Amino acid sequence: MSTDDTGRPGASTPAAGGGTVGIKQVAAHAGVSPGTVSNVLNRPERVAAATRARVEQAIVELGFVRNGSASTLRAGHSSTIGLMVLDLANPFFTDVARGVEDVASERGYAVILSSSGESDEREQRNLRVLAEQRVRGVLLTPVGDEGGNADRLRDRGVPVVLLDHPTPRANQCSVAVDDVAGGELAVTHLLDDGARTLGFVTGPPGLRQCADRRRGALRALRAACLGRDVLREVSVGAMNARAGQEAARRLLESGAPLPEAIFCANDLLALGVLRVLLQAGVKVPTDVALIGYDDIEFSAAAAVPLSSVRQPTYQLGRIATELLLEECDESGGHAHQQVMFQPELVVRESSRAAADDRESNSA
Amino acid sequence: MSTDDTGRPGASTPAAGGGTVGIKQVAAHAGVSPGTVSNVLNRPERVAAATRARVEQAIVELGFVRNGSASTLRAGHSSTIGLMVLDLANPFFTDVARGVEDVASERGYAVILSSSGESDEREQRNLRVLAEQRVRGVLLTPVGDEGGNADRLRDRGVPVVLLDHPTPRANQCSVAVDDVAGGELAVTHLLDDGARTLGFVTGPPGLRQCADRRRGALRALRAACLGRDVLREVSVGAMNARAGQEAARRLLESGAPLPEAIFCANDLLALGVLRVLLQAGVKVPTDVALIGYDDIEFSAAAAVPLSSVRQPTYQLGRIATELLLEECDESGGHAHQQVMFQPELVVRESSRAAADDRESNSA
DNA sequence: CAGCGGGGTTGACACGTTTTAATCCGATGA
DNA sequence: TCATCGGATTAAAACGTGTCAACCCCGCTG
Repeated sequence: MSTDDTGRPGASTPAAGGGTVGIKQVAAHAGVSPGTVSNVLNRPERVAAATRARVEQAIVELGFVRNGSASTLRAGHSSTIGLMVLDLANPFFTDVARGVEDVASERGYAVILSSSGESDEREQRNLRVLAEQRVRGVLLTPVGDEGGNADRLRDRGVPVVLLDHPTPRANQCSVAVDDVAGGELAVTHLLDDGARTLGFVTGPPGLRQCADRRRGALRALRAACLGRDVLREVSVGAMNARAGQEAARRLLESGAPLPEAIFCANDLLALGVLRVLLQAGVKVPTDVALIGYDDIEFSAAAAVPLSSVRQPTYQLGRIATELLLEECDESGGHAHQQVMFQPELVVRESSRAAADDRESNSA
Repeated sequence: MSTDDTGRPGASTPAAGGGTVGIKQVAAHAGVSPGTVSNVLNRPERVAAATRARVEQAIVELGFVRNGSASTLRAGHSSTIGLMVLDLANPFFTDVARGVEDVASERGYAVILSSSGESDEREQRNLRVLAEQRVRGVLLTPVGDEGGNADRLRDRGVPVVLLDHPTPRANQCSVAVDDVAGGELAVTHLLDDGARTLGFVTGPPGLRQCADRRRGALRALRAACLGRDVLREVSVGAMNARAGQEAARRLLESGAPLPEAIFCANDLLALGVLRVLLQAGVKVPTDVALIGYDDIEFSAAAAVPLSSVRQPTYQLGRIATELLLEECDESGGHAHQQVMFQPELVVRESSRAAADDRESNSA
């Protein structure tokens, strides 16, 4: 090992096994009081340059690392925020997470990333862990629509910003994308392309994302003077590719003819559907047109490039985090905001009728 | 403030805004001493059933949530482990993370998920945060090969298990997949299919994964009595699809003829390469065969289903976590282990020569 | 009946940091 | 020369929990 010692030869053990090195040890080493060390760490401007230099040197010499627990205990809250998403394996949420991490680390906060797996019970359990950790605030994509878990946290004095979840309530911040508009966009596009019978593949109907996109789809039908009976719905238990495969199998095995176009509540679902359709020899988009939602990176590279509805994913994470930190940092004057983005249609091959030139995007 | 007293009826504010409810308030409410409440929380068997019931009731009535910082401070370590991966947007790592989370939550540990983005500096900064949080242990996929960051942590008494990174050193645990074998598998397959000129698209050469897979590729060449000059290497700065696209563009624009087969260090890279090749009118696998690495879910659904090298991803996370927790929990007797899995070739259309029947997998 | 043992409970201290009020010291102005 | 002032530093008191030795009570044994 590299015996890297300070000035004295062979004397000081550099932060190794022995007694933990805390603020006290640093203070002793630098010949000041613990309070001064604390000041160097937290309000460097209050301590004379010479003293500060001495303390800083002691810190590196001893390899001191501040004890976050003590800090948190004393302050009543940590400099950590929690991020709870529905599904970490969904690129949509990892993109959001990137936005969150970027802003948080710019502002000196750490992020505890957590996933509810679309289970209310896991959401509750993981939120409890966050509460125990005394996180400064929480970004939450709730699985249920009631918001009970969020309320409980807020009652405990933990700021919560709803992520990818709009709210009419004025007493909380939320950042979301208009999923009703998105669903309408998707289905209107399918209808414009000439589809007369439709399928809707969706996850748990309890998920707000699913419910809203469905409402949008229905609204598009109404606008086209079609009954909701032209929409065949298949609901599966999750929103991943495996579930999408199951949905497609169900459609195929039902005996009924396939709809002319299928709207999936999610790109992951759509990818799963696409795969099973192709394996079954169904041509996309000739036999069945297909559109997903989220426009994850892989959609453009799919067997048949997938049409989708794009959301400002990264921005979603950034804005939400900025709102949360604003609510945390500013002592009094914080006005709750409900931010709503608009989604954007991305047409690719999977839903492009033979003679259709007015697609909006091809990059 | 809410004068929240114990037995009086209608007086108790249920954990709302006012004074934080701690172990003391619970004790008062239940008519016991704080020590007993602590015992109920940590060694329930030591407290009489009746008392325990009373305390537990008080806990729910007051909505008590244990203060993790105080707990950690007192105990010297938290019940949290850190997981640091190279890239959260890579499905390979989210799969690993799932394995980690599953084991950790089974054992009552929480996971702080963190990503270095393949940057040594971010790795160091984030590890420091973990150290401040006094995590019980760390699962680390190091970006550099030196292991200096890991050593520093271990010197501070934090157990570290290397994840997706083998080590010859006997003083630490590691869990990995044999990437040299994997690289050899991939390139041998390409050669068997008749390719005589090869391309290798790789990320930063400093990444062990890249270096090892490259070594495997070279070994396969040697075994086939070919010089390393038949291997054209393209190295890009990251291991995602965008970087893959850049690599493909570089290959196309170089003027030189394309290699007959391309091995990508990563499925994400491969998907990027595939996309650009197809856009340029290059037929896969007819003109160029392609194989990736990791066998992420999307590879099977790609425009041309992607051959790949499969790793036991979820298991990787599980085993690593079990080793880490064993090292944390057991006081003395823990024998360090270096676990090495073997990868598996998955042949799909992207590398299937016209008349080739002995593919190993098609599900 | 005294002594004993043991399960159940208590009280008090320690963990490492932040913060507040108090102290110290050198310099400035009268 | 002395009082004053202000910046730099310090001592001490929290924060909420875990632990450990001490203590109490009760039933049992001799």
